[in-house]
Amino acid sequence: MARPRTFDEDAILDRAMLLFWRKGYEATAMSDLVEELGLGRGSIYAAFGDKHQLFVRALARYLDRQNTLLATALDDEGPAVAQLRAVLGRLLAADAACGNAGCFSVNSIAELLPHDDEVARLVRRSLRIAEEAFTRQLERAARDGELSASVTPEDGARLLITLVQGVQIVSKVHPDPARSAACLDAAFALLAKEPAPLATTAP
Amino acid sequence: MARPRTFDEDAILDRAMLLFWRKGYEATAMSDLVEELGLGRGSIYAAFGDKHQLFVRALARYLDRQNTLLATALDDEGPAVAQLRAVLGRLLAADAACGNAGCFSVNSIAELLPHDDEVARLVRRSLRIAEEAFTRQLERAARDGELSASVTPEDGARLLITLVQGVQIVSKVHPDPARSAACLDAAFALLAKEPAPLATTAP
DNA sequence: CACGATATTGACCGCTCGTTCCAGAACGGG
DNA sequence: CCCGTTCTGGAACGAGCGGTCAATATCGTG
Repeated sequence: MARPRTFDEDAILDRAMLLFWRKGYEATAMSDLVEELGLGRGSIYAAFGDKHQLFVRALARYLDRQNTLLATALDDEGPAVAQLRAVLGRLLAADAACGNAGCFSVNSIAELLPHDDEVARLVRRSLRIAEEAFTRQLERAARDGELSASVTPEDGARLLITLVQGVQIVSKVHPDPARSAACLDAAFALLAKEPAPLATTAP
Repeated sequence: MARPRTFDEDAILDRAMLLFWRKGYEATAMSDLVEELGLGRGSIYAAFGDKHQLFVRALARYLDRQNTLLATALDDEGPAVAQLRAVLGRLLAADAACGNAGCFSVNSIAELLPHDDEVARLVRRSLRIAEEAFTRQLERAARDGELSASVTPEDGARLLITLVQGVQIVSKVHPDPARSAACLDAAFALLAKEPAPLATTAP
């Protein structure tokens, strides 16, 4: 071969991700990327094709990271509901790190769907994976008697995922971590089976 | 005076709203607006100032309409929780009318916040009004014994509002009205006080 | 060490953007 | 009825867009 790359493709993708995350797809100009990535225009186009492909790869990287967080933090031991609550807190904390920009996935859905099929496939897959993980966790919670009988594990999973998307929106309007946390706490208070007065143990 | 306007400003705002709603702010070009509104560029700029002011006025009109829907549909009589559930269904149905474009407010928050202060003020006000209306409704529900004791009316209101924002996001990924309805149903199932076995009436 | 191959850069391209401006059209008042 | 005023439509503008390309630099290889 010949002259090798002088940049790390993944590191470049991370920086592009941050830019698209903060500004959105349309509002991010190639000149912004050139400046932020420290590469010439030609290098960017040679490595990633065009602006849209670069965006898709950056988004895919973000989604992968999110899914990895969920997959590694949810295991088969310990209190299922509490574990789920903790993982959602970590997810919100990770997204809050990017200065009130919300969630890259939510932003992309709102801006580009339903017109962008590639982004649609990406986020659909990611949502499905998260939903399956949440459902498994809530099934375990149900077996352990931690889940309210008012909802099935699948409905609970979809409810939580939907709520998190909503929290990401509201947190852009009210960037107060306590508010987001309180909202999750309220949901979990309802979702958890209250230690109701059992008829069998009643006097 | 002299030559009068040949167009209805509100009707123009409605059409501009639909365009911004479907395509987003940045992706909507003035040429799109000229074509869709049927006005010359000069007329648009004379009447509304510039693209951003036109967007803000269209968004304000949308938010006013949403708040009016909430205000008129929630009154002081009838089953409070069921009324709230019905109103959210109507809200989702109204937004679904615009062909999978989701909610104009949610889209605008995701695309333009936290950078656009004017839009931020607008949606902050709208969210506050909705939150107050929901809180009042849930306070009535609590008085009538319809609300789960696990949450305060205010927490419940914030939970519902946040959830609706999330539903609007998820519905862009999965444009299935049944899915959105099921998510709301699950939330209301948890929110409503289950007719628990009361200790005082137990054998 | 020299050559082929690839990476890098930034000037450059055509196009579209948001905005301005002006010549003509259409009204109300005197 | 005509004049002053406002509205209208579209041509025109500079800026900035996404994307290209040829010259140059830098490597692995024979």
